[in-house]
Amino acid sequence: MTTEKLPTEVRKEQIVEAALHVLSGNHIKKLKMSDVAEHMGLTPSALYRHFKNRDALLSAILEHIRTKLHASLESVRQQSDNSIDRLKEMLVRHARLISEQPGIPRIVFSDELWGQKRERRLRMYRIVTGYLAEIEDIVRQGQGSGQIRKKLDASVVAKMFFGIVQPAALLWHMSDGEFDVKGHVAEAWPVFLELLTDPNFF
Amino acid sequence: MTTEKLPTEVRKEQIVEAALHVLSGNHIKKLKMSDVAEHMGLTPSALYRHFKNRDALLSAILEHIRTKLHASLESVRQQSDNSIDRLKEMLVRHARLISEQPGIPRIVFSDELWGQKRERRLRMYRIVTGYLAEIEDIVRQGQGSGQIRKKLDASVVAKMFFGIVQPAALLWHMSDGEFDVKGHVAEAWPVFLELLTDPNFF
DNA sequence: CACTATTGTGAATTTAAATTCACAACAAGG
DNA sequence: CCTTGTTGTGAATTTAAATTCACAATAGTG
Repeated sequence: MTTEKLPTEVRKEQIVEAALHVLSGNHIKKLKMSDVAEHMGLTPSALYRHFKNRDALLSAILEHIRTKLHASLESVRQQSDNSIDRLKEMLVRHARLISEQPGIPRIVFSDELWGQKRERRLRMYRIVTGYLAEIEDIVRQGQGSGQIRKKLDASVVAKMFFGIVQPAALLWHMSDGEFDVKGHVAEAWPVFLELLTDPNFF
Repeated sequence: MTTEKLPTEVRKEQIVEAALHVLSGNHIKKLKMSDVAEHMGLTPSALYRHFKNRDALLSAILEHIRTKLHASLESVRQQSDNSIDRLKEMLVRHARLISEQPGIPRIVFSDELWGQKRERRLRMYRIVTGYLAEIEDIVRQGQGSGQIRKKLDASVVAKMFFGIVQPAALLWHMSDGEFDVKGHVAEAWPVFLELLTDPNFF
């Protein structure tokens, strides 16, 4: 096997992506250095050239996720300036993520990855609350434009929005992929919309 | 220390409860046989007199949870026959559970405990879907009595109900107990109620 | 009061990973 | 084309738990 030598900057990113790929595998399991290495055609010890230890890798993964989440929100923002459409698009993306490359949601919802070290746990907390704050922004914007009922607490609505995806992810994991995430989201959206939009609007 | 000898039937239950107690501890961590044993004033090897291995213990814990959840629902059913009140009471209980004895929610939401073995994972899936089915029943009943809008899909509503608690549990874990679960539930309930009740009812 | 099956102990043993280390191969700069 | 710092390897080593086992204590039973 031709395992080239590559500079750390490149490898680091490759390793993080390999880790996400491994986590996307069918079964839920502990992220093993050996699995990550194998997926890249490297030996476990090679990973230690780029990350001090498993912890450092996990931290890098969190950072990667934070970036991706943020980028996804940004992309949705540009795709539309209508807050309802934005929320819907985020839902669709989440559903797709869960069933097509579950590495990221699996990490967000899995304490195995961030649970142990307090520092990492709080890091994850910030990532999620940051995400919720952005959703909240979208909701506020919708309230400003009159599309979303003003009487609803934006912060609560944001968490409930999150609460559409999270149970789906959990059930999907538990059912070994049988639970129909996209179906659930498709059904939940109109109900959620019912909540958001004011029936006395016209 | 006087470590009495007790019959297996008793010990088994004690061990499961000790395990839940250990899991209720401040920090998220892997459930260790040694921690469970220590909490009971026993040695790790003693546990193996009652459970074939850690897996068997985990399975017993799941069974314990299933029973508790079911009992809680039953108790709420008897406490009131009004479906709205029942839902609210379940929410309150969940919030209390999370902040006061997080062992159970921690297990439900933590793949560390049920993730590895497919069998256990599916067992957990059945527990959660069973719970959702009971919530769904309550919602249907409310729709029958005209308290809850008939146009809402009961199955979706049940999952959204679950989606009020789940994000709270996650944030609570991540924040090391800082996130205000009861506060969130208190704020989310009226919003959820807004969704459930028909504004054109009168 | 024995007897015996059961429960508990402490000291190994096993297991599964992470991690380290001495050495090899390579890419880049002089 | 050397020299050197960097990346990769495979073989240990370490670590943290689970698990086993030979032996001890005890509770219930005849």
